[in-house]
Amino acid sequence: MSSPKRITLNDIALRLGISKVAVSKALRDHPDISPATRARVKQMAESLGYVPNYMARNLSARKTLTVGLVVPKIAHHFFSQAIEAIYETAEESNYEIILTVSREDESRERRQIKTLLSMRVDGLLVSLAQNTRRTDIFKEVRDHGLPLVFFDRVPDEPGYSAVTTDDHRGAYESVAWFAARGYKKIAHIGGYRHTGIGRRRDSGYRAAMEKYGHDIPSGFVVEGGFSEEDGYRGLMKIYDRVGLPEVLFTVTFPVALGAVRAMQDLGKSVPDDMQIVSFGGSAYSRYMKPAISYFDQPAREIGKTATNMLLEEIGGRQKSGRFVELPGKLILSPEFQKELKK
Amino acid sequence: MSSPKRITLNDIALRLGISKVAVSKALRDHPDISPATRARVKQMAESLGYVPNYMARNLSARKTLTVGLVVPKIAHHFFSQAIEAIYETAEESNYEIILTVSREDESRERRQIKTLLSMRVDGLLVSLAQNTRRTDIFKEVRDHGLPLVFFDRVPDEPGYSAVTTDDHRGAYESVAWFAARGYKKIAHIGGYRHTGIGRRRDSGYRAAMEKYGHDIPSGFVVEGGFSEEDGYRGLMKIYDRVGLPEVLFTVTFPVALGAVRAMQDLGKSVPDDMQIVSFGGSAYSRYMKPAISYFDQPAREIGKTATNMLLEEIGGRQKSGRFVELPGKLILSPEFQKELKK
DNA sequence: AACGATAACTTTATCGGTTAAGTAATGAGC
DNA sequence: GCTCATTACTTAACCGATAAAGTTATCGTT
Repeated sequence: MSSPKRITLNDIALRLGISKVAVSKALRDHPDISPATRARVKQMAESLGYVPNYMARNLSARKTLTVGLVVPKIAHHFFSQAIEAIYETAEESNYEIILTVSREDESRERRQIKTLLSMRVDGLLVSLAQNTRRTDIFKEVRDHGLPLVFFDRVPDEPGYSAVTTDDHRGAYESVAWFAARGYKKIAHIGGYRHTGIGRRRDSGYRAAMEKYGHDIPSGFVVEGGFSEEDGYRGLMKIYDRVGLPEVLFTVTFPVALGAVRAMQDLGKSVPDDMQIVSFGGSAYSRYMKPAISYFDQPAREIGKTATNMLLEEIGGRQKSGRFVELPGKLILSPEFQKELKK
Repeated sequence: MSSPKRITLNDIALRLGISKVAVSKALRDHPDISPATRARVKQMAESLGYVPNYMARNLSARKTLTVGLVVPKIAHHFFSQAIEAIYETAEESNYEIILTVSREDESRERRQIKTLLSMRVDGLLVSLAQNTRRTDIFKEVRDHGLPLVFFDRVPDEPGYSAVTTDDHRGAYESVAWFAARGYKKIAHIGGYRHTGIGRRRDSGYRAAMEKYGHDIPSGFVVEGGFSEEDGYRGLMKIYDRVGLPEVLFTVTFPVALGAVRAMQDLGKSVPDDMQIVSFGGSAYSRYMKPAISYFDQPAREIGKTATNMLLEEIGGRQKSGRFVELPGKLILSPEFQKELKK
């Protein structure tokens, strides 16, 4: 409760009989201050346990060395990995991160961005909520000249800096692998079409199907969110309408897990009754029993690249608008591993 | 780059021909201001896109409505869940969270705590790094009267507020279940003895073994960190020294995964050649092929409880020093599920 | 009609720093 | 020996808010 007053520059100054500005400069190794004084100041600061006040410092310095990070979720393989990489990369440049979680909700996302603006972060890293449609707030941010980089869940409009997996190609490769081996009935539980990843992964799927001359009967594609629940409902819907396909391609890993659960409830087996390939997997996939294949997203690389891009823009070394797509890799379930070696 | 000057209270004041203090009060619904003026101010603020400056506000208000959160890792089932719950709980009380990741490193942890102090957070939530031994910095924090609550990885010394799973009991129950069913050779890959969870889970293991009269040959217990690597090395060491036990109890879930990997490299099967029970699991455990049992930690509840405790201490509604142990639940691998029903 | 209370603001001070603009003392150059 | 730089500081001003302490005009009382 009683907050025993913290040490300030002034406390140090008084004790040393010099001005607080001298102390401030000494601590920042400003050339104005003699080595002797500098040493005395630093020693005194240390012994008093001085901790600079971030608010005061940033209020006057007009720079915060802090970037805001907005993600839809944390407990998710892709995001927890990406976030970790972002923290590590920022730390290398002495930047702090302020992370907020939108919980896939557009209005919360907006509020959080306002909060981050009020904290005067030097830049923003954003991965959109699944239901975000309005992008006016990002225009505002951009017009204000505040560096902004999107990752993974990026908006459609061009002009924003963004880093993602090469969604189209990843989806194409995943589906093509099966299509090329004679699987014809390949269904897709996709993401909402108003999201970039939903649309691009869907288009990759369609391109592969077309390439191998497989048609897509109605009922083979369902659209929804990115969660396990969406996967469960999605598979049930497909099953109801057209029965089980030979292969199921899902827009995210949680969606695949939901489908696995649905299969269990239907008393069907994965992979015997149906193969699953998901966009994105987890480190634990290799231990999973209903073995599913997945297109591995370079989560850490995406986080790292996005952060570096942002820092470059903050430093004025690069201008915004770069769109980077990083390659991923198809990881097949154990039963196909041998075949892959060919 | 060019940061187009942000709107301040003064900008609004000038435009309305009133003082900035009046504007400040109007925005905060201070009774001093007439409803009419209040409305005009709010409207003007809205139309100018005014965003209050968090630094300035907190510098004068001496309260930040922000709490600092320090965790050892994010990409980890327990932590990503706990963190998510912490964010949600804090949001309900309009608190912001500033999260830092120590990456299991004591010195980084210290630096981050200093940074959070410099940000003048109203309280701290901490889960210790695995190699943290010095606790002087926490004493300092406490002496400063700053509310502090530990969760999961809590320090040994009494007097701190803390929330954990009931480690001893959880470990006891997990091991006892197997011991009671005739499994005698039960080994343990434990955590460092200088960590609370390492010691308490170990003591639960020993208590169960003693209760059922099984002795613990030397070489049956190895001590290490909490990562997958530690699990891999741990099992290899046990195997080298005493061969495969019937059951392996691991201090964390990642450690169990490492053990599974080691089993694969040894050409052995889980659970045919050896059962595994781990302290802590993941939502995906039920899909895992080498079916492992685990003691489920109430990650979300721990996060929520810790946050609420902290907020109560910040509000002065409770004083520090409460130690809460939440119950968990043993989740058996599918083959044992039936037996559990008995 | 004088008086205290209230409403609705304004002015001044402060939070803890940083930056810009002095100032006194010393030393170099011619 | 006088000028110009440089060194090592100090003082003043400001960042953008909040809190505390005025200041008027209006109004109900007695």
